[in-house]
Amino acid sequence: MEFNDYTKISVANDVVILTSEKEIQDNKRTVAKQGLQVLLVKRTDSTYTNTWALPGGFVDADKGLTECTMHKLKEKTGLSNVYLEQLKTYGDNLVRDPRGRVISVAYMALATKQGLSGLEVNDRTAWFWLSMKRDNKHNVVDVSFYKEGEDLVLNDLAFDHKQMVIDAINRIKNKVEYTDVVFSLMPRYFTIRDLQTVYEAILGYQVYSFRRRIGNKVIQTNKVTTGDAHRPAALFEYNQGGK
Amino acid sequence: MEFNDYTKISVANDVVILTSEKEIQDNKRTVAKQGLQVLLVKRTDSTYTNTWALPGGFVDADKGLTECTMHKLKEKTGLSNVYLEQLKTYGDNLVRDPRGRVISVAYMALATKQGLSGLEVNDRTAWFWLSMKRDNKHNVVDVSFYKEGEDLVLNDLAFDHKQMVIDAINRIKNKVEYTDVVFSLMPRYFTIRDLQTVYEAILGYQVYSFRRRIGNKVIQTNKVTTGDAHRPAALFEYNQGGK
DNA sequence: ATAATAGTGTCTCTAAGACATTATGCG
DNA sequence: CGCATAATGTCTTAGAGACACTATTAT
Repeated sequence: MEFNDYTKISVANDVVILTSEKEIQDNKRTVAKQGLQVLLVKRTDSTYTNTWALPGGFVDADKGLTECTMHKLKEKTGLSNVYLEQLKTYGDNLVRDPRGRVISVAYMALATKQGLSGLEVNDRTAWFWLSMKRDNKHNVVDVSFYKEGEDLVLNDLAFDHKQMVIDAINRIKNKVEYTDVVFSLMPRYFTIRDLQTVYEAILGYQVYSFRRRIGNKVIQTNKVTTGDAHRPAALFEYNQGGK
Repeated sequence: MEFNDYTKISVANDVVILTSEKEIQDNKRTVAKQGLQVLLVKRTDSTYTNTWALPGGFVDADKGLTECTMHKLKEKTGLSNVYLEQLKTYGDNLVRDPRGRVISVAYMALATKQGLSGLEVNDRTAWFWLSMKRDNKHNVVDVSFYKEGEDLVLNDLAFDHKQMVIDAINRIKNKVEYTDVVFSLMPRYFTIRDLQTVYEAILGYQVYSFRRRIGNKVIQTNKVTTGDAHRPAALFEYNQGGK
């Protein structure tokens, strides 16, 4: 085949931005659950108007793929120093975009809430909690999205964006046990329990002797939690390079 | 950004086709080493003319990504029933193709030699042995290509195709221990030693008690090898679903 | 017989699974 | 004080690493 305009295709670029946060409970005697959140935007374009979707858009022909994603990420969340990984390219379905043939290169970004202070959250840009359905091997097969304190539940997103979220979670699930990706989702200081809860939210099952597992990948600081109706927990930091 | 021709980019599609084969040694008392081979084609196009490259080409705007890859694979190798997996999309470098901006969606295919009988090997389409350089974690950092009985050694391929091969091997390396991908590279009947050699060629290090490791993922047949200057080895088959 | 690889057995050591126990602040 | 969670300890079991030993064919 020749190099000409006939071979050109519209290329989009979508980002699954994940973070973790404590879900506030009503009283101090109850566990504050911690889980995963994903950033969604309500579409203003003519297709899938007012439908929630992943942040993204068309790839600029003058920018590299990663560069372009970084750019969108900075524009959307204000942060530039995040964990970014290419997920997969979606292009088997010729009509995944009603406007015509579009393939999309999906990325996954892991962010800490503290780094996201510049992000403006409103009625068109918001964090949604993930509720996941898993198979017997703990792989995510379906996901739904909800907001804290609201009845709204999204069972689907625009385009094939739901599948991208599913693929993203399965990707970090497969990496969480032999890499240090979890820490990209944690704030600077965290308790062992916080870390374990996020870890288990990703894996989809309970782990035993968690402290033993993470070994010296964390360093204890001299800070502790206060205000809880029980023994205070020590705050830890990520120990890069630890085993 | 709007949906128009400005957002269109040339999309290519390259396939890393791997297989395994015994490297013939000169006498029967020597080990017949078994390793990985990759299918390369010598380019006829105006760019990188006469340079060895991965089989591929531009994506047809009327075909799905996987469909398009399958099509090329069938056209090139004659087989349709292979393990196929999307690898990664290459598009950070704006000048990776001298003709202009092209992104490439790379796939990896694993084939058995017996299924490849329809493949016509000549001076422009050939199997090359892989010689790999690894880091201390056994990840492949560089690769070179050579043909049996020839002095020719390729230290690079056209475009960024060498990197695709490196990424492909690291991908199956990460999968070989917890999935059954190895068997996609093996012929119908194989000895434990053959399997172990391929397994180790992928991993980059020696494994102990291999028979114990693969457990009942293999079933012993009543066939044995003959003609070797030592005790004959039992031939096994892949036991799909075994643990 | 002997070279050479096939195939099995076994000993050790580490890591995971599953709990039990002790510690400590808050109401 | 007693509730609730933090943090550590311990017992058991499964598997990995390393290697020794036995089996079987060709020359």
